[in-house]
Amino acid sequence: MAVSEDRRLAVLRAIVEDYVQTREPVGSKALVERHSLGVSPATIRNDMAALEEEGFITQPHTSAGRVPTDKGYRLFVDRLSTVKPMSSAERRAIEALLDGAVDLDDVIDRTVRLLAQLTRQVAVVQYPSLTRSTVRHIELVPLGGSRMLLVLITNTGRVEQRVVEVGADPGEAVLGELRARLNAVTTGRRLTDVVRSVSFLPTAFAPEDRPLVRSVLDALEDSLAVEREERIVLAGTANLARSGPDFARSIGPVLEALEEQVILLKLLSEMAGDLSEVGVRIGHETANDNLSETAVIASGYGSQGEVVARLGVLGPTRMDYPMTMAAVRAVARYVSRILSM
Amino acid sequence: MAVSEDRRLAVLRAIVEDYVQTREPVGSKALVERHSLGVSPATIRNDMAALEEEGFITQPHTSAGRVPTDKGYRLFVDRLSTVKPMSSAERRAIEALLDGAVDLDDVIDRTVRLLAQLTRQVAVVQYPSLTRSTVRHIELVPLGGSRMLLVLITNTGRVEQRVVEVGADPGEAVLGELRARLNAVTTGRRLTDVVRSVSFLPTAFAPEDRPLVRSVLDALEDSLAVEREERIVLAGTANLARSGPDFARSIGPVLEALEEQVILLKLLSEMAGDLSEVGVRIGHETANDNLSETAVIASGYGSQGEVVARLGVLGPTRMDYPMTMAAVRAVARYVSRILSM
DNA sequence: CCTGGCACTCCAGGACTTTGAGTGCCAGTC
DNA sequence: GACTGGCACTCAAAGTCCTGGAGTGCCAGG
Repeated sequence: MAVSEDRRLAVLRAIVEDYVQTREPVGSKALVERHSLGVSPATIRNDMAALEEEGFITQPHTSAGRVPTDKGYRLFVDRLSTVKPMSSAERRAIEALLDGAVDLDDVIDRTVRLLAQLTRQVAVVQYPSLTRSTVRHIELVPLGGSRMLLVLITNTGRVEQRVVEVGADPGEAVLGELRARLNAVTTGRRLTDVVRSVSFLPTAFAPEDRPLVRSVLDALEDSLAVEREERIVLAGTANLARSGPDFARSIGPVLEALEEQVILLKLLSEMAGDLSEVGVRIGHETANDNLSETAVIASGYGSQGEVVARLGVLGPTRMDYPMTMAAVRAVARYVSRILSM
Repeated sequence: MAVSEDRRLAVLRAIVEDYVQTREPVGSKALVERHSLGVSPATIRNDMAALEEEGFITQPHTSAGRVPTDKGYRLFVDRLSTVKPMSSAERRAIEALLDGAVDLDDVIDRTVRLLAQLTRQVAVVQYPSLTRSTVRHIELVPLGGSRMLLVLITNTGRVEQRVVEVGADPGEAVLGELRARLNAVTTGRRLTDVVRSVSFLPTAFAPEDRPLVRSVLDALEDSLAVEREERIVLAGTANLARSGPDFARSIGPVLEALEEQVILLKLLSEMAGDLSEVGVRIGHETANDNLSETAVIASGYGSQGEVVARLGVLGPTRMDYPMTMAAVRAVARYVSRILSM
């Protein structure tokens, strides 16, 4: 019983692997020829019938081979696939490419291209969102007159700035103290927590300085609230067209899904929770009709152990999961490492 | 003679219009039925034979209707098409959508979506490049100690900043003078001219202040030299899939071309010279194998009469040129108007 | 210069057949 | 009980053949 159960899983694995490689429904005869299962086609047929009964595989037409269902891929991913480690050449390529980046934009740009190239799929990278990053430094500089400039630098290298209108020219003494206190309570904190951390600040100042402090805090709060619509960057869309004729009619829908950035962002954030934990959504699991033939593989990435955004890959459900998952994980890790420097 | 020449052109125009609408080769009979040319099919056939001889149309197979060639479309665009004015509803839609934008990023983002929606093609918008913009304002603020911040704001709303390391804490007096002089000679100038305009500045200062001035100018020059790789933004790629089955095999190549941003930028800058002058490249004219079935329509846009970047549209050579050209022109004008405010 | 007529071409699409991979099932064997 | 060989059956894909019809080029006559 246990033995035949094991073999059934082996058969499923073999079907997935063959189908991914050949892109054609796989039959019992071809299966025993390509894999050294020690049994005859007839036996395999019984197993296949059982697998079909359980919903892991299906036949396109009555007398064709079997094709994995979404449920079949799911089982494959969860229990049957062994993670393909990246070759050391690949590791070096990743390192070399990403180390050359000069700033955040460049890192993101290189990352998305790299991911598309490694996986030969469509790659998507979410920009580190402001709300999830932490404060690296706040600078406060007088612009002369009654204006000053508030500069906010995040741990991901993003810079936000804002001009603050204050009643009168503040003295350098007060400004220096405010700057010091601001940095003391905010450095290293998540942007979402900053508002709370600074709420008590005015009480530390003399009453006549409080309007100034409040103006600055308002500006700070404002610049955090922008919630810079979370951007995503794509690469490798041309890979869709290389996925073969059977995927051709899915290209349109996928392109549409890719333009709906909001939906894509939602999907990514649902599925990619932890750092370097790779999430997979297969076909209908994406809960998106446009992606019913598509699998999404994603991971969070970040800085200093905090997830600040996600990256991932989209492709036909018939894809090389072990390879793709390994690539996504490796890239997420390298990007995280770079952002943590 | 002149009469028959005129009719031939009318025939070409009719062929283009019919083919764009029906997507099927158009024959002599259908032509006389749909358009009120006052002659018989046989006469049209003679004209068509002449047009084919001259290379404006071609037949897919011996006994099929005629299809315009790239050369045929070219003639149509240059001499036969009357620009379709935008409906006032469309104008209002454009205005309403673009007026809601809050900053440069938002303008670009809305523009590219709008263009894709209006034309039902792939839209591409180039970010205003630094080198073509002009200086709106330069701000110079001490960061305390021996550091200061240089902030450059362009007419397109782009902000560049840089920290400058100067030998010692400069006095506010010198700083103020430098700031005033900098703005006096740079405001309104193209960034490319700035370096030249400020070259004589050090001589206006006392010898002991010149190192400071030079440091600032170096930083300024540096921040201009970045030549921020010229970015482009896309929208409406899903429209490629809606272009019909005859265009299906071109989708892959077009997506590839779209990923080669460098090539795309080169193409755009070659073809879209003047403000609100719409340029058209048809099929092989793009000098790109990936775009041999594709037409590109583009225009420059800018601020205060200066072209700072381009925008445009890509689609099948069989596209509605008058409508598309009108849309591109209208959008380019509105964006220019907004940037000029 | 235009037109009607005519012979010709050849693609598109339908009907039909063949082929072969693949299945399910059953009776027999270890 | 698990596996196997054999066998009849199914059905999509590919090939063949045929016909209809849209379209052409050309020519002789107005």
